[in-house]
Amino acid sequence: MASYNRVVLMGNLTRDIDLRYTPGGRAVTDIGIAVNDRRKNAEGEWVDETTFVDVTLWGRTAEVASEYLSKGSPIFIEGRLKLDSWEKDGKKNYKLRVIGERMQLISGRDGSGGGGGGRRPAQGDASQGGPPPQSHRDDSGPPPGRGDAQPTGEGAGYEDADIPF
Amino acid sequence: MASYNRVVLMGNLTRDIDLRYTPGGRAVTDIGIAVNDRRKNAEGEWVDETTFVDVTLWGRTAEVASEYLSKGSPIFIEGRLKLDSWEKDGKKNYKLRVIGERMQLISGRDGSGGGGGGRRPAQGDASQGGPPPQSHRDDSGPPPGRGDAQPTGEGAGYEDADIPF
Amino acid sequence: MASYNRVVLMGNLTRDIDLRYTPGGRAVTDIGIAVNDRRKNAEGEWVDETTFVDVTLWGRTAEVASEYLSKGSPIFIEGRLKLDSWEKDGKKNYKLRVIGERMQLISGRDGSGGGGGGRRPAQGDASQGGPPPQSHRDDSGPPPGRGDAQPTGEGAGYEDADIPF
Amino acid sequence: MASYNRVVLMGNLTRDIDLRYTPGGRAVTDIGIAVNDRRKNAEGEWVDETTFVDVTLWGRTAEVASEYLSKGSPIFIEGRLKLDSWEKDGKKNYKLRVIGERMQLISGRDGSGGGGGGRRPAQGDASQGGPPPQSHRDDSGPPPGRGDAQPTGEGAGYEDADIPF
DNA sequence: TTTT
DNA sequence: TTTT
Repeated sequence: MASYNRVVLMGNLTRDIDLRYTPGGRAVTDIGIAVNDRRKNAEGEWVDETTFVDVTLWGRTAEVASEYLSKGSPIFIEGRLKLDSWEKDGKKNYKLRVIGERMQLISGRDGSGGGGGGRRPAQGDASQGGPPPQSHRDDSGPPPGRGDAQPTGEGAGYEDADIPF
Repeated sequence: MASYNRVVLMGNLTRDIDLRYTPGGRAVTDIGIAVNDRRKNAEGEWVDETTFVDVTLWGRTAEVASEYLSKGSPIFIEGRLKLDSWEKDGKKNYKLRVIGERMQLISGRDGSGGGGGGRRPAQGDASQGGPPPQSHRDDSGPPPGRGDAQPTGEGAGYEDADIPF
Repeated sequence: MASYNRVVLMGNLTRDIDLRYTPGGRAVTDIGIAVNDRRKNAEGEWVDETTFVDVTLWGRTAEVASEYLSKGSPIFIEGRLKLDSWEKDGKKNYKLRVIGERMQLISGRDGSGGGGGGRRPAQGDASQGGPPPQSHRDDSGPPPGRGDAQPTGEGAGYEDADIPF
Repeated sequence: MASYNRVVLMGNLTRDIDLRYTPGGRAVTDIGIAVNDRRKNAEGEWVDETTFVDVTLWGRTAEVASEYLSKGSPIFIEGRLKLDSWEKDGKKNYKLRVIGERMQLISGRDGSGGGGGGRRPAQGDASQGGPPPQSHRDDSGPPPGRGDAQPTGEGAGYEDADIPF
């Protein structure tokens, strides 16, 4: 059956980033994002609605986030919903979260990109080796989502210069 | 600060639709959607990942859904994430859900649009009066905040405090 | 038949904003956005790909944009594709553009939100009267079709036949 | 600078699919999609607005489309805007199009998935070898878009079973 | 458990 | 608590 699962969020980090590594050496982190909205309620008054979302980042994306962002930093995420489930006291628990598949750093009000220290380019990728891609995708490994993989595919002696795009 | 909150889902209903009305007469329903995906895991094997999401529909959208859809029906939703919170046993609980702002009916494999009985046009809107719009938005409420289905909208002496979001 | 049409863009203005008004007094502007991407080409080299898109903004959204943005300003847009068509020399012409339905101002590297002069809050709305919404939608028009910025909306004796879309 | 470029479309094919191959053996096709919308105009009347968009599909996605779809078939596409440019009579021409990065087949009203003949599963992928993914991405080669690549990445002896998602 |  |  046809299916699609897409989430796009822009907001601010609710906490500093805690980068971890799997036993296999894969970086991972769960960031908290606050997305602020203002909408009218039943009485026609403007009310603030803030949505707090946990977003999991993997691989290079997680590393870049931890390097450049801190509590308060603006961030842009494209990803998908994921239902996390676990057992506790013999009872099943569920939590909906977001797996971030692409990230964009957005410079903040003061041009610093957030709260913490260190240099903070609006858009940066420190250690990619070669021209940094302008968005960050986790490309270091396996359980990549639906397309986390960097577009590095290459056929053999491929050539399609005749195709004008 | 800049913010954005968008969810787009395509999947199948996990249960029949239970349409309710707020004291103010506004239709509302919580539908369950299963979104199936297939992706590679750490070992490089294809694994199925199904995400179950609760989506709240309001107003005309809720009514159209309950009229045309049933367990198993394919559905397409555009909406936003919303953090539902409540207290229980003196402890705060949180649940992330989706507020559906636009809906598209998608005819199913057999052209029936789902499981249940009754007629089931691929795309229908029974009682709009005039040419039916091809997508369904709840527009019965008050001045929409962002231009879309107000979750809490209702005229005058509206009251829906019993609806926990 | 089910249909959906959604575009989300983040980039920088390619020119200053030229705000116009329809005979009916509705604000409108066509902004140019450059979206930069970096991707691998056939030879596996990183190449820059910039997409230049014309985006039409209406009403309050157009006014806010012209007030706060100028050439170079970063901007975030949610909207839809629209096929513009006109005749010239007896021949039909077509151009795909984007109708912006929501806008987010994003402060730039230096926190100024862009190139031009004037104050430039990261997120501003000067004259809304009451708490400013945090995103800008054109809501000055008539019953919105899908709940958002109507491209052609205007009350009574409205007339904007001079605007070719 | 932060950038993002995303298009999501659902509509019907305006013509049969003409599959071609690059000299390098990479499949490619330009499909036409009609996206129907109904919205209110200045006078508050419902008017139909159809947007015709050309979408380029590459690799496996192109092949699956040509195998299962024909004129009239419903289709769902996620992709990005791309500005095509060329010279003619010493004059530069530009055309905005969409590069399809993901495709979903959607069964049509009669369950056939569209107009043409042949079997037509709601969702099919004939020759993937192994469990077919439920969405189609071009994974055969190079100029893949920003994530066309199938998530096939694999680290060495990777293992992250301790990560609960 | 929260950010601007 | 789950759908195809």
